[in-house]
Amino acid sequence: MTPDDRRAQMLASARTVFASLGYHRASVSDIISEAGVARGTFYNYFESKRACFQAVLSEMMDSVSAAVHPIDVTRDIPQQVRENLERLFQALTADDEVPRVLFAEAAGIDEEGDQGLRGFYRAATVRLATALATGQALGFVGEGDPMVLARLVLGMVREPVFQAWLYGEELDAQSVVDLMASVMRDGVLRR
Amino acid sequence: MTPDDRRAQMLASARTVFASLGYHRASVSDIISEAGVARGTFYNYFESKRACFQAVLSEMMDSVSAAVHPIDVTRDIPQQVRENLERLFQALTADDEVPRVLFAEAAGIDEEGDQGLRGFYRAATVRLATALATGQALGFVGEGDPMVLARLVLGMVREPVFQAWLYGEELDAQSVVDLMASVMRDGVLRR
Amino acid sequence: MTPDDRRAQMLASARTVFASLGYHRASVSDIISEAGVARGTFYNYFESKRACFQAVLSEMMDSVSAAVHPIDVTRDIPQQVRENLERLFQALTADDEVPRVLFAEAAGIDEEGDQGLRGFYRAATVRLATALATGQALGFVGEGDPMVLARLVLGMVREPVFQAWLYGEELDAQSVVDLMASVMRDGVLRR
Amino acid sequence: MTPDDRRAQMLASARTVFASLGYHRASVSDIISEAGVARGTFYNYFESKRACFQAVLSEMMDSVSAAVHPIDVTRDIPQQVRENLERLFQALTADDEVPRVLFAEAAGIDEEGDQGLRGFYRAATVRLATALATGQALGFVGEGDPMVLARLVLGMVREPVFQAWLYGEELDAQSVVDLMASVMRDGVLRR
DNA sequence: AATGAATGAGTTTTCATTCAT
DNA sequence: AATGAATGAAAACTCATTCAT
Repeated sequence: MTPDDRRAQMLASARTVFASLGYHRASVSDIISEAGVARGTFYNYFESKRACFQAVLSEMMDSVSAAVHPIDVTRDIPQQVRENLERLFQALTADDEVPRVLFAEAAGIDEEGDQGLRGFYRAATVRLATALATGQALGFVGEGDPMVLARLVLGMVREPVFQAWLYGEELDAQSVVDLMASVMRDGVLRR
Repeated sequence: MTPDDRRAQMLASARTVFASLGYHRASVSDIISEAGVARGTFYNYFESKRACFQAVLSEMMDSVSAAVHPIDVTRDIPQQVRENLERLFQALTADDEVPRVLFAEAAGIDEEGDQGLRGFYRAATVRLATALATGQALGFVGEGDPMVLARLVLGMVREPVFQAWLYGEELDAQSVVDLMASVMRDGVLRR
Repeated sequence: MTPDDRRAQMLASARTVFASLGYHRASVSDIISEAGVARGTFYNYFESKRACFQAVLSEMMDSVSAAVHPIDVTRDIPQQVRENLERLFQALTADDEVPRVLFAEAAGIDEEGDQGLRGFYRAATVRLATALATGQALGFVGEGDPMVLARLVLGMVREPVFQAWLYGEELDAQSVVDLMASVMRDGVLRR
Repeated sequence: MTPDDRRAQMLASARTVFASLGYHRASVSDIISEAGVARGTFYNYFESKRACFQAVLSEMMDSVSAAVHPIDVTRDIPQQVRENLERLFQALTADDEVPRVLFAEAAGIDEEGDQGLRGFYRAATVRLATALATGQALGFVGEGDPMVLARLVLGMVREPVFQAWLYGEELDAQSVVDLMASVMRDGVLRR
């Protein structure tokens, strides 16, 4: 087994363990027994339990970020938004692990970790806000501070994923996306 | 000091400590030294650290729940919705403690705790979904599964509060409520 | 058992263990099982293994320092020097523990510890050097840098104690003091 | 690189590392990274970390022993004693490594190591005692048990070297030798 | 001969909880 | 009711040593 494979294997085990037990209840013993590896080996690949969790987290943040593609303004924009949302829900609900780790464990472990989390949310929010601002300039998007607007939209993505995880439900991404599209197009209230 | 006062005092200390350190980094020592009380006394009032946290959490959930008043359909509905949102943001951002404890620490501590949290979110979601379903019946609210719709709306509330806490920002509840109202009325996109 | 007694008891156990195993081979487990106390109790009384060793060391340094009394120049000086030497050897060889800890374990554990050790040797050397300088002024003591002279004299004390410990010998303090007195009076060489 | 060269190189690296970190804080990792060699290679040349330290120690003891030349009674004896002392201080203070390893780290690591150290001190003491006994027979040296006398003299050598190392001072061998010579000739006290 | 990934026993330290006073 | 000394299970982490390549 090459070091790269070994690292990948251990990362996968760690991911599983952190997702099922959470950061604090997961012990290094759990991870190594899941990976079938000696204690020392763990520390050959990760500086600490903390660093291992960070690696898992980064991997997840990357996969989530990668799900969102830049909008090409020369093509059908609502369609691209829809596809982005679908990929995003896909990435967030491909397994139970991402929501647990990203939404329930990531915050509040330590300052350094919150640092990274802030970076992730900021990047996501800024990216969306930029797209919304562009949309405003082109007349596609209604008025309002694009940063606040971005948070509202992100909230509409996060909450269904979070609650589905909390209740152990399977999320029906399609229907959530449909409804989100409807809300974004027409709002919630009728006159 | 009466037992009730003592308990209230310890609860307040616990709340402060949990909010500033998080559940796992907060120790019983921190709480008792904040309260100026002996170690044994803590266990006279709470069965465990876990139970103490639960008490803090319940208190917070109650105060948040109390912020939302039932809608009186004979009076101006949009106005009442708006007032509910304003009180809700107020309750959530009165201090830094609520968002930290409720949004960053509460989930994932243990199964029993998640139980309680599920109850809270379920109650909130069902309450909102019921209101929305009533609105649909009266023609005020657009189509769509009221439970999903409720989650989207809750997400719009949670995310701004969460991010503001994460970045240590002061949340301008007014402008968020304004924008939320606009989104709920007209959506985000324009034709 | 009062906290003071408990601390004294643990200090005594630690002293025994450190002396028989040395700092590095002694484990906290050894100390607590010697003291018949739970692991946590150890940490109620000492911040760390290191701090515990420091406490043992300080106690020893104090007892050694206390063995040397100031010289009263109005009384028989050689006699007082002799009595100091006798008490010093007494303090250093009352048990095996002092030489082992002080001469074989103390140096080189960490920078902070060396700090303390330097202080001890400096104090001892300066004290002796001051006495020697006074002696020079009064014509009792021959010429030469008193600090260097002090080190030579200290070496004559340390080496017999060290070697006796190394070989597990009982040191005959009387004969060493006699010979030291002779060397100090007349030197080693004859013409 | 021939095996002999390799071994010499690793010994040199080990010496440097042990001297700067001490036996316990020095790790095999430190030594191999200083030597630029793989972990396994270390164990091709030394049976253990302990054995490696022993090798370093032996080398040092040999170089120190070699500094003392036998006295030729047909030539100027005080002059030869003086030269021996000068060479000895030279050997002990050529670098910081010898005093640290020999005087602060060597004792108390384990029984086997103390064995070797005992041998070294015994050899040195016996050698000096023999010379002193010869001197007594020839009337050059005053009365007293030659073994005890030898320890006193050794102490006068060790202490200045030890303290100079402890304080990080440069030792002025010349002045120490001068003063030692004076003490050995005339003692410390005056009448 | 050289390499370096893997090993696991052993260590220190933490901290929620108990209970005699 | 209040105290705080004592407890001990559990956890993270280290590092000398091995051995297949």
